[in-house]
Amino acid sequence: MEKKLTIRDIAELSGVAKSTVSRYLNGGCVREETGRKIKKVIEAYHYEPNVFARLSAKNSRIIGLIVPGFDSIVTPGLVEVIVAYLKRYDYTPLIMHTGNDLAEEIKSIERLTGMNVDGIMVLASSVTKSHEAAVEKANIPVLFLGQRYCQGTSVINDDYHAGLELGRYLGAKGASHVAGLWVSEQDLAVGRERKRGVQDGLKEFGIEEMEILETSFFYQDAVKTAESLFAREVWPDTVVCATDRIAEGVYKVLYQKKARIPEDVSVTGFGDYETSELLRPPLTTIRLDLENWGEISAEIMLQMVQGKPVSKLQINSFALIERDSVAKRR
Amino acid sequence: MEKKLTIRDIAELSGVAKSTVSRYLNGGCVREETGRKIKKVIEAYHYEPNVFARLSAKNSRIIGLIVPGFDSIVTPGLVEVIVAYLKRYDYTPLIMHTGNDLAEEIKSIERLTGMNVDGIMVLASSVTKSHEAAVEKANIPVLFLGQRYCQGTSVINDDYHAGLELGRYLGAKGASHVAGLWVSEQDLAVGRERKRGVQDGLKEFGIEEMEILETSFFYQDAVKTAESLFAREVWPDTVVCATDRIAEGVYKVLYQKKARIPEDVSVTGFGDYETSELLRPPLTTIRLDLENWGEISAEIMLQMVQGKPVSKLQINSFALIERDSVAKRR
DNA sequence: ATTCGAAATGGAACCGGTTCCAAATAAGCG
DNA sequence: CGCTTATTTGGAACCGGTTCCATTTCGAAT
Repeated sequence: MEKKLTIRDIAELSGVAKSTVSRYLNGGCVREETGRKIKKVIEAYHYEPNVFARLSAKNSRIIGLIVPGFDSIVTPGLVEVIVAYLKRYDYTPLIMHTGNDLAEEIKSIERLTGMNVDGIMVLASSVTKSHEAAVEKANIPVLFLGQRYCQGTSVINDDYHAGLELGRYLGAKGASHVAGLWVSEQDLAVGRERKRGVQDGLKEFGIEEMEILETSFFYQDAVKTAESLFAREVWPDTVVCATDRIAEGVYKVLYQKKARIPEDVSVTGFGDYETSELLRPPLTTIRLDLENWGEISAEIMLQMVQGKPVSKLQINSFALIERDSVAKRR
Repeated sequence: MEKKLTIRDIAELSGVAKSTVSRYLNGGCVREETGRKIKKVIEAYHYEPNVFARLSAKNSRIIGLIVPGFDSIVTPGLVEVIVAYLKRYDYTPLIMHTGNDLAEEIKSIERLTGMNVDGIMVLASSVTKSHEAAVEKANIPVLFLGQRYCQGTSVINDDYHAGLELGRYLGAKGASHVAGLWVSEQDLAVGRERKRGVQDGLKEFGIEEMEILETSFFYQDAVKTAESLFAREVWPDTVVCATDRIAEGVYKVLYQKKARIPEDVSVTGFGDYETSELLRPPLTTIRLDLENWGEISAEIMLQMVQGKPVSKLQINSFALIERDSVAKRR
């Protein structure tokens, strides 16, 4: 029932000025004895400073984290890692959710800059000119995850080469009629680079054409797209999916059609969700090292915040995980 | 590059006092003409007020949302729904992440109360006395999700009856040697009520004993626990899992052992993840209506914030989803 | 035109912190 | 022990908003 304590209360209770308490909290000059006194009061009363009242502070020790949504496995996993890292270094993460809406993404950047957070990490779905403008205005370090940001710093997956490896693998397996369930090209990393990699890999084996069906990151959309694909007379022998989630949609439809994977159709994913090995047959996919990705990103963010120099582009590693969803053909 | 605009700038640019701008923004008394003038300036300069500077405001239109982690499917899904709802009513959700740590949970409550958010929603893993103390001190509406909070308001799943229905179902199917992979009793809703329901349901069919193996919400832990279970000589004929995620762990181990589900072992889950129908065989489980749960919760939260009366306890509905992971025995 | 109450406005104080600066205290040194 | 310098400290101003209250303006009624 007692009112929330403010720094003034603590100051009075320990018989010093509030500036002294503030200094104590932020590691400034305070005599050891004074510090002890303040510490005792703070602990006795469980005082917690109001993080958002640091209006005029140089640094708030808050890092904004803008995410599209929590519907995939990648986002929550990555957030998990990043949050843990930031906390370890005593930064408070502030998660903003855009619901896969580009305009919201921009707005979130603006909003966060207005809150004088120390830095912003954007798990962007694409990097538009509005993004760049918002970042310009922001005047604080902004780190893009997953999408390359030429004007600044980003930590991305090596989507092109991952795609390339997958394309080559499929080519070597003798795929011939390949369809891709993909997301919009607006998403440069996943929608474009990843796809281009696959196409180039296939080309090396003489497969010039990969039919693309556009879908979204959502499971239900993937199911619908897959349904339309397999409603046709002739089926592809291989379906490449932009993400594991989309591959799950394909699995569902193929189960319904009583088609056999991979005998009738080979399927591949991207991401290696925890459950992808549980699919029957286990899904062949590209593993993105979330742990590594998150750690690197958070580390770079903190370095940027502390004004240290960082390399403009960090690339997260990947690995092809071969399971049983692709058949040797011909 | 231009500096961030403040309310003072807007006031000067439109030739009024900043109190007037503030009033305009918050729907107070302003002449139509004045309003138009201010509006023009705000739009011309893309002014966005600093949400966190409302230190002395009655209400910040911010709702704190405390979640344990994003590793399950339930949490991200629920957050998704809640966030969408809150935004629709022009509230800003502030997501705090506790990493399944009870102490962090308390701290988050305290921290959020210090930020004068309008209300807090806690997706709690349990309700301890520390929680109650923190809520007491908070002095703002706090809504618990998933765990019953006797001193206040909560929206929970009907874990007992859901468990009961599942237990009866298994009893009717002729289960006899039942093992449960469960989470700690600290979690009253899942760890206790849900389990008790299953046990009571089984008892109606004369099955007095259900062996419990304690595990956690994490996939990897579930795998380990399942491994230890199936390393034994004699196997249960039915494994009941506290969540679908845990069931996935069981599937993995049974796949490795080349055991047949449900012929050798029946398996059930709880939650009905999107992918649960993709498991082979598709998982029989209890569906929790996330959509409904989230909507109800957000709605109640807003009503609490607006000082309207709400019923202390709301119960989310469930449904038994019968698929193919349980065999008829005897 | 005058009066009066309601609506609109500006100014000042405040929210809970941080930071700057000057004053007070402690420490170092000859 | 006195003087200089470095370290601590308190006080005031500030951050970007909101709110209270007194004052001005408006509009309608007399």
